[in-house]
Parts: sequence; structure tokens; C-alpha cells
Amino acid sequence: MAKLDDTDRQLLMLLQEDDRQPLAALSEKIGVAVSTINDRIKRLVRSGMISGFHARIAPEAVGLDLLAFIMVSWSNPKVEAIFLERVKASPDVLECHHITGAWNYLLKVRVGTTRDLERFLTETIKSVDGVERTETLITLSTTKETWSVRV
Amino acid sequence: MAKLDDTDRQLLMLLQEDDRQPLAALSEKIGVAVSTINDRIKRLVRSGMISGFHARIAPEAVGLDLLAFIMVSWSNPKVEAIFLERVKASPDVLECHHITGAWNYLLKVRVGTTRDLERFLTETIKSVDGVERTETLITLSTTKETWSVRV
DNA sequence: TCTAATTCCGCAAGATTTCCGAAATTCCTG
DNA sequence: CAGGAATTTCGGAAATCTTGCGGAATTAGA
Repeated sequence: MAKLDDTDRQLLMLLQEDDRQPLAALSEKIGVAVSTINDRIKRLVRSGMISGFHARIAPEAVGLDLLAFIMVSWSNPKVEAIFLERVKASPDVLECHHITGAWNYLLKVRVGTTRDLERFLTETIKSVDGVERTETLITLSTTKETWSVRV
Repeated sequence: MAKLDDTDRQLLMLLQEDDRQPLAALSEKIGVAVSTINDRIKRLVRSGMISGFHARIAPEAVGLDLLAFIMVSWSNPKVEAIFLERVKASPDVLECHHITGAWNYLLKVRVGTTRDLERFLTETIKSVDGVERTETLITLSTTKETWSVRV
């Protein structure tokens, strides 16, 4: 975890917002030379601080109208490996977290309709041998959804 | 929701992975002219299909070592407005969803330490008048975390 | 099948990024 | 706190990339 100075921090904030600004625009906003901006970005990428540059798709624009969080549990520890394999391979699963509490895992899933969700639950989750319980929380609306963090 | 052809789909998949590839690289991978790639991207942005281009920061690289999901509930409907205001203003909150089930809202929160989490809970959430219960699920490990969707 | 509209293409012009050496700054070490 | 090494910054030139355009090709509708 290298130390960040104020230029790095500003740069990271700006690039989280929009990574396609010309270096000249960033240079002007931050107040350092264009070539310095270039050096900094390269360094932030090399150091792993910036892990990638990604276009974000509006989910509803491509028919992904349903967002759900699914909690899953089992008691036999052998279930985990197969479960994770399935989950990693499924494009419906955006996130998969091992969590504390009554459940083993929390999934964030995006599909088109409730029908797709049903199919996902039966074909991808419940079909894993040993999965005992699931609880699905349907998202009614989303107030905030970002990857931008304070730096 | 405009119709997407196969070129659009490939392009969206590639740009979700990495939006900083030169148009020439995309042109080669997809097999259409550079200027066509340019036209397509412009169109996808104008149509709202692509909602932005964002640098992604590795959270642990900037000291955000703790990821938690927090479920919140209240009974007085007047609580919601104040709650959402707080949540939108807090940089610790990455996501905020109105969900079905026993709880009102689900938050995704990233902070540095358990101490920061404690502060967040007391200062940002519990201090909202009318908030009755919360349940916090700490993430032990994350197997998958993406914004890429199938298109 | 024909026409109109749209999309695709290559190329040239314009813009942006990258690379460089020199100056400035920062960071050790004594 | 001074000196020297290492790193960082900078402007500008060179290389690369994006953009805009007209004409060809393709698609869609009548």
C-alpha cells in the first residue's frame, strides 16, 4: 500500500468518475503538467491501486430489470467448492461474498424477470447438492450504486 | 431499449472488461473498421446503454479492508427520507437498495476497520431518528465482484 | 424489385498520449 | 543541517490514437 499524495487522490477521484477525460483536462483540474498526469496514472496502474478501466452498462437498458440478493446456506462444508464453481461461472451473479451470520454466502444477482430468477435459483443454486436453504431479497429500487470510494 | 446486434454485444463485453483499449484493438478483435467502432461506441453512449467509463480502485490498496452489508428497518414511514439523505451523502455507502422482506433497506458499505464500521453505524445509521433495527453481515472474503453483465 | 435511409469503410486532419532530457524537488545519510 | 543520490516534474517533440468526412455498401420499407 504505497503512500498517496494529494495529486494521486484527486486523480483517483476524477478517474473513478470518468476515466475518459483527456490528460489535459485532468491536468487543468489538478494543476500539474499533462506528462505528470500521465506518469501518475501509469504508476497507479502498475502499483495495483487502479485495478482496471471499465465501461458501465445501464442494466435496464439491456433488459436486466431484476436485481436480487440471495443468501445461501448448507451444513456440509464440502458443498462450498461446488457452489463457488457454479457461481463463478454464472453471468447472472455479479457478486459472491462469504459472510458472517446465519447464512454462508451472499450473492448479488441480476436477471431479466422473475422467471429468470426462478430458473437461476433452481438450476444454479438449489441444484448444488447439499444446499439447504436460500433467502431471496428482491430489490424494489436502488438509491445508490457506485464503485467510487473515498481515497 | 434499442436493438443490439452482434457487434454491439461484443463491443460492450470488451469495453466492460477494459475501456482503454485503442479502437484499433477493438477493431481487430471484432472485425470491423476502426471508424465503425468509433461510431458504435458513440451511439452506445448517446443511447444511454453505456452509462459511463470508470477507473476501478482496489479497495484494500487504499485501506478499505472491511466490506459489510447492513440491513436496516423502521416502522414509521417518515424515517425513509432522512435515512436516504444520510446514506446518499456518506462515502462509506457504496450501494443502497430498497428490498422486500423483513427489512426495509440493504446497504453495501466499505470502511477501513471495525472501528470505522462502529462509527458508521452509530453516527450515520442509528442516529437517524426512528431507525429501529439493523443487522450487519461482515464479508469474510469475496469470491466474485464485477459490474460486467451479459449482453 | 426499387428507392431511401442507414451503416460501413478508408483516409486525412486533428487531438491525445507517450517519451525524452533537463531542471526541480524530495529523501537519505552523515 | 548540508550534500548527494534518487525521484519527480516539466515542456515540447514524436508517435499514436480518435474524429470527421464522402462515397460505397448494405439494409429496410414500400
